[in-house]
Amino acid sequence: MIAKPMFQMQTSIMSPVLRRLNALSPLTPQHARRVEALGFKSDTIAAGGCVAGPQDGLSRPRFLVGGWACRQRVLPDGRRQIFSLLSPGDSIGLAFSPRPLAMVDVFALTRVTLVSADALLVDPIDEIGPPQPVFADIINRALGLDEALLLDHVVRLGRHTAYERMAHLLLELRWRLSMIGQVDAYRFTMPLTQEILADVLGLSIVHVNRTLQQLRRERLIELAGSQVTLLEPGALIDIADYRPPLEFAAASD
Amino acid sequence: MIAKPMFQMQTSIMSPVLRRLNALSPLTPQHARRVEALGFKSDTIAAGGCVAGPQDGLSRPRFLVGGWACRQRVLPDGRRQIFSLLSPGDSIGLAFSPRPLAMVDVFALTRVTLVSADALLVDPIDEIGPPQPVFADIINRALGLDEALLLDHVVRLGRHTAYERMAHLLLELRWRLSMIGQVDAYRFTMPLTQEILADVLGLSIVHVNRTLQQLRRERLIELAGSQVTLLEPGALIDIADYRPPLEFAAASD
DNA sequence: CGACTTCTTGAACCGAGTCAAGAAGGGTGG
DNA sequence: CCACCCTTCTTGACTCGGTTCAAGAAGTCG
Repeated sequence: MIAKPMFQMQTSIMSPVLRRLNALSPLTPQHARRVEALGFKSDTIAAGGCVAGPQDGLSRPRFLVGGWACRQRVLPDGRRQIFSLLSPGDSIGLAFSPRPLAMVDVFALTRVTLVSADALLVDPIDEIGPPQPVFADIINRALGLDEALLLDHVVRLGRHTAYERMAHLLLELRWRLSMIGQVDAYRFTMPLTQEILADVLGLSIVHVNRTLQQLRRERLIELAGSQVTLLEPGALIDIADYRPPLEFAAASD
Repeated sequence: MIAKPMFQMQTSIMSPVLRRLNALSPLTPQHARRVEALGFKSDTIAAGGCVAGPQDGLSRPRFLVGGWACRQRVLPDGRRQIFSLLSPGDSIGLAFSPRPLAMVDVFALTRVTLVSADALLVDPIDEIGPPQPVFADIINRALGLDEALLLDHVVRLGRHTAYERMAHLLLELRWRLSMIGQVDAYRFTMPLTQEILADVLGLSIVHVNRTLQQLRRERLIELAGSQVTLLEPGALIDIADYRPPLEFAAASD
């Protein structure tokens, strides 16, 4: 009920993927139809389930079309580090050659809906023109975006304070969600527990809580359930030295 | 004077690259010759110099054949985070499509020698057979390895203590250097200041020093100048929960 | 042999973690 | 629709890993 109506793009299960890919590189109507077709068959996994493991390798490339997941690694003693948060439009296990990032464990943070991306990787002989290179280009851009986010993540973990990390992450999420039309100005839904945020940011749960309290107290953000509002985006950008991944066009909205 | 003599591989400027690529995927003699040929012309950059910046994009793919460098990002207030340490055999700006990791700033930590990798990316029409796919495969493996190291780096920064981080990094370096034959059992040369280690590990210089002191006091490592000896590799592996990047064959030595 | 960088150490400080316990939410079944 | 349970959030008190500041020692290089 929060998502804005999609402009000139009929509301379909594939909307997030379409919007995402389109932002990476404008899709022709034919290619958009090809993506739409992926939505014909979808899968669902409950929160807490395993979406993909190393055994999947690159054999099951998919798009996340609903819900949130994460790429993660768990240490023997239970400590967990999350590599990336995955929201609708993100790819799972998608790559052209064996890539570690495409092969780590993926864990469902909420109930999650997926579609196979297989059809984008095979050259459809029954269609006119060579769509393969177009999708290859888009997929490469998507992989590049994932990598850019990973580099930001390294800086966040290595050289940012807790306060900066949180501001940076919130800005990153708002940027990513704006790509898929799930942001209303600076308000969006973030169905993540503080434990998840802690495992993303390399902090303890308690400290995540205190950091959020501080941002609220200073009227930089507002939190109501899983609704986040960035009240002072400019201030947050200054705090975190945030810059959206270049090379990737600014999202609409 | 420490490096072991190269087996059945004449000592050339390209040895580190040859050994590295060969470890990723065995090279035929023809392909090895093709790599050797890259060494015909080499470049040198002084310590502290800029090896590559974003402006280079992917236009100047190169191999580091001598000295050490790093991929890094510097924050506006001077804090620095190093993404990867680069030792001989590593690639710089090498990728098939725009990739952030191939486009970050590269900084020379010591005097550095480089060769162009251009010739591996173009299909040589004057040679029999298609060598292009072979190098494409090897380069993809090299990129995969870089990515695996980056994922380890994220875990190190996010969820390891200073002690674990240092142990993990030392094991990683010894593994990488063993690939290029620059390790004698568990002794190798690491020409890095403690400031550099701090910027890799997301710690302060002082704490890097204290962590190294502790490892020495406990007789787990020995440090003499830039010579490192891992006295108790097994103990270090336990401490850091270290596992060499899978998919990538164990190095010799 | 200077001059500079790097290393080392101590002391004080502080950001973040740990422990603990209570409050607030959110589902679920009766 | 409420009662219950379990998860998540919140807060205080204390601890501790890691930082900062500072100053002297040891390398290193021209």
